[in-house]
Amino acid sequence: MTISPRQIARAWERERPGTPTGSIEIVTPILRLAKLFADDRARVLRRAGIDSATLDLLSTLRRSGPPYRLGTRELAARTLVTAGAISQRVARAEERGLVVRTPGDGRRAVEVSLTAEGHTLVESSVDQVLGREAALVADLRPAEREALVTLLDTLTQGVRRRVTSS
Amino acid sequence: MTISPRQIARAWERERPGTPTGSIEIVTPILRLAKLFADDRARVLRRAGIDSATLDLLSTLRRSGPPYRLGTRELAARTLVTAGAISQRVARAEERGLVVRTPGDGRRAVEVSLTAEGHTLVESSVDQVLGREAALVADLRPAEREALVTLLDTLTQGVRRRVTSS
DNA sequence: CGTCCTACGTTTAGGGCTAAACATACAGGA
DNA sequence: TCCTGTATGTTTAGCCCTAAACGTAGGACG
Repeated sequence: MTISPRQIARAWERERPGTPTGSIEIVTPILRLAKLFADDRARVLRRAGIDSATLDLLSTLRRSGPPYRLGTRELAARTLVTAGAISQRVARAEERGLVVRTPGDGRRAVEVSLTAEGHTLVESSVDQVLGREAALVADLRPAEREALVTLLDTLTQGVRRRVTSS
Repeated sequence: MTISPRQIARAWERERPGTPTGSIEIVTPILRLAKLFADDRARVLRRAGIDSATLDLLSTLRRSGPPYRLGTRELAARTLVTAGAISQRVARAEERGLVVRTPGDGRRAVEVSLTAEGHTLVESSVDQVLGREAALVADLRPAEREALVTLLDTLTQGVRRRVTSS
């Protein structure tokens, strides 16, 4: 039913000879896989009473270790979203009692801390997400998995360098 | 500055021994690469006067070959978004004169066709996007690239099977 | 025929994100 | 001391998407 990246490249070559199709077989499957993972994660989390954006915030705080507190710039850098998005995520999470905003020490910083309630919610949802995703990638054999990790790492480094330098 | 997927996995193991971290080094880089590609594509397209969603629609029609016309279900299947999203994409594109909706033959079908204006816009933007993305993945050597394509394909098949069967 | 019922496209409500406009705190120089 | 520039967090406007509610058009069947 779905058209494969290779078929997409062939279709462009047929319809517009000369189209630079070289990247399609790399970029398209990555975009599609990301959507499959994201949609599936959203489904799992809906049952757990949380959404991906909030879990991303709480996980980052939880993973940072005691005292489970980070500044907003640090949060933005670690979650790859803009400062405005962090501001909104924190506002929503604070509304639900999952985090609290406290004035930090330096300059005009604001620090975000995990509450007991937020801590409980992370604990109960992280394993569900990671367990499910482990099942989704389960039929990659160890050697394949290792090779894929290495290649994705190489690609990420190259893309990041070229993106940020423009 | 940014934390690597491996560091994320290690942090979970340190903070919560027993957390199933096996999938992190696969899923996280895929989500991040997708975001890097999507954001970069959005920047390129903004200058070209179009957005990713509209280009996705127009490209699908363009690639399908003459008469550059497809039904809405077909469009939904090929672009991996919901029927509601297609309806909105088509409405926006029609407003701009890039496509037209025409009553189809069977049942109650609606067919979407590329206009001359839409055709022109695709032609001028596709090469910019694909050219840019070819540059982004350029430092993958041929052997690496081939291996990555194969692994992504294997992974996609597995994930798709497990996602749709639930 | 008339009545379900199913398939299908559209509309609506709500959520998330980005970019840009704002507001403000602090630092350093004149 | 005052002023200006810069860094930082928040708010707003505008997109896009999904899920679910809607409104129908055609069949299937009694």
